[in-house]
Amino acid sequence: METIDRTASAEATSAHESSLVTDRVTEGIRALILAGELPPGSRIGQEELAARFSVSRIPVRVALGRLESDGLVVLKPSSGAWVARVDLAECLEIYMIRERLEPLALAQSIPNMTDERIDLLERLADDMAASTDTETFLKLDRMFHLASYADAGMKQLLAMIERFWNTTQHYRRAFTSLLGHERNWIIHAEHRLIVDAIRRRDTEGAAHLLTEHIRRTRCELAQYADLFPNPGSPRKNRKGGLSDSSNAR
Amino acid sequence: METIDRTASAEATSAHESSLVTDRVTEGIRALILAGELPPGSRIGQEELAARFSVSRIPVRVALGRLESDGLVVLKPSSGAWVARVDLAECLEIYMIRERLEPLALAQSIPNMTDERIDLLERLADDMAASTDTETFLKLDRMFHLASYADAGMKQLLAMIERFWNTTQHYRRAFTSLLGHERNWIIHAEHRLIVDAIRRRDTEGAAHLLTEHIRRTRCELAQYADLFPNPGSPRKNRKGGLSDSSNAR
DNA sequence: AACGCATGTTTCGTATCCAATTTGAGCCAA
DNA sequence: TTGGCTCAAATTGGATACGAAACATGCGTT
Repeated sequence: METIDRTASAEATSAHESSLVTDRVTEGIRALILAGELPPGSRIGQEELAARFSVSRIPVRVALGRLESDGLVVLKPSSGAWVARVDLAECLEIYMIRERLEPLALAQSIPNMTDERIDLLERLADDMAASTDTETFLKLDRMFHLASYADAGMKQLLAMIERFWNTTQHYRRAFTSLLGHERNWIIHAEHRLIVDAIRRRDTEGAAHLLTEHIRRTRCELAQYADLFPNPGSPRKNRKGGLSDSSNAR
Repeated sequence: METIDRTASAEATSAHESSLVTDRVTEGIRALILAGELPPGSRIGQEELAARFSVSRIPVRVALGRLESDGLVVLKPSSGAWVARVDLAECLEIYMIRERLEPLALAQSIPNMTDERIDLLERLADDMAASTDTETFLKLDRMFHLASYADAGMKQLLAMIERFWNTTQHYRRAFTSLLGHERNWIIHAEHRLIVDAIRRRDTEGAAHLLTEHIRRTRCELAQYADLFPNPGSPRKNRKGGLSDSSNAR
């Protein structure tokens, strides 16, 4: 079985006990954000979180600092913390980065894959095609791709890729429910082609297919630009720069 | 002008006043590590750091947590913090990642470059060729590359690239002083070729040259593997256990 | 020599207090 | 009404003190 990571299915299994309060809080907040329970742009107060997890403010502060490094939270000094609001330009930037990184991870992974791993990938792709629920679809999509990189043995690379999947989670959710399972046949076709190339151990072919898969998604995402919630509001950095105001929920 | 981000030039300018004690401490520790003052593998105690910066332990704890996310320190629960010891495999992994990312940054940057920017790059390359001091060489090399990406307008990408330059700083230093300025003509030749391609606005050419530049360095690095300080002492992870994967905690 | 236990040190978390900054409301003036 | 100003409330950032848990070490016994 071997689940992918402890940060992977944050809500599924509750097997991530680090015995460190800070880690528990960090993963808890991360799960809340990824699940959409704390929507982007919403303010998150330290005391509120501390009360929710029944801890003091210190582990919350540490957790928020860590999540800021992960790009999920934005801190403004002496003011508060907000769930990061990723604008479309940033999202497209991330897709361009993924376009370079994930084919590398896949190419490095394929030579190390067992046949069982490939069977798992095929099963995940089929389940995804059969899924009707948006959340299930998102989860399976994520599992499919991350599982296809798991044998690369490149820890740093995998961590980065997972980070990108996290920060663009909201976009994928909005996009998926927007297109409403009608254009999913494209994704399914691409996934099946990738699995087929992997089974043939056609490393370059699989990498190219993956590149196009990500690239197509990016272009499609850019096309629906105006449909996305992009109310000005430039996301702010710690340094503040010129204050903007208007955060709110 | 236009610093890249808060993680930008930790040692170059001493203009990192965030009025936040945590930020000051974070950048201070980062500078100490990058300068080699705190060597990899050395233990760093909270109280010692707190005393050195004349602050309490709280900002130190937050700073260490942040630097851990940046991959510069390693925390072991209830035990302490160590300066991250990057083994050769990780270093090579990073070079493979850079091989994908930095050509993208360069390609995106070239169309936005002013002629003045290109002049600056040429000047940096020349200064580097004329440099005799290792530290100066390292600094100019870093400035050259980062300046060539600065016009890409991709904040996240730049932050990642800079992070990689930080975590492999020790290797570059060791490698540079090891080869002792005798093989530097290769680097200089590559840099001049890159600048020339940029001036011709030959985006693809420049990107390819950069790819090879990084790739050659990686191969050379791998060749000198046994020469590097890799004294057993496996760097330990928080969870300690096997199979951690991702998140580089 | 190997094992187990006791001790000391450091971190991690809590609780409380205080300073600094932001922010929002209210008020006044043009 | 709109713009700008002052002031007060709320929240964060940090310090200090204290307790508990975990790790590391050394000693003594078998």
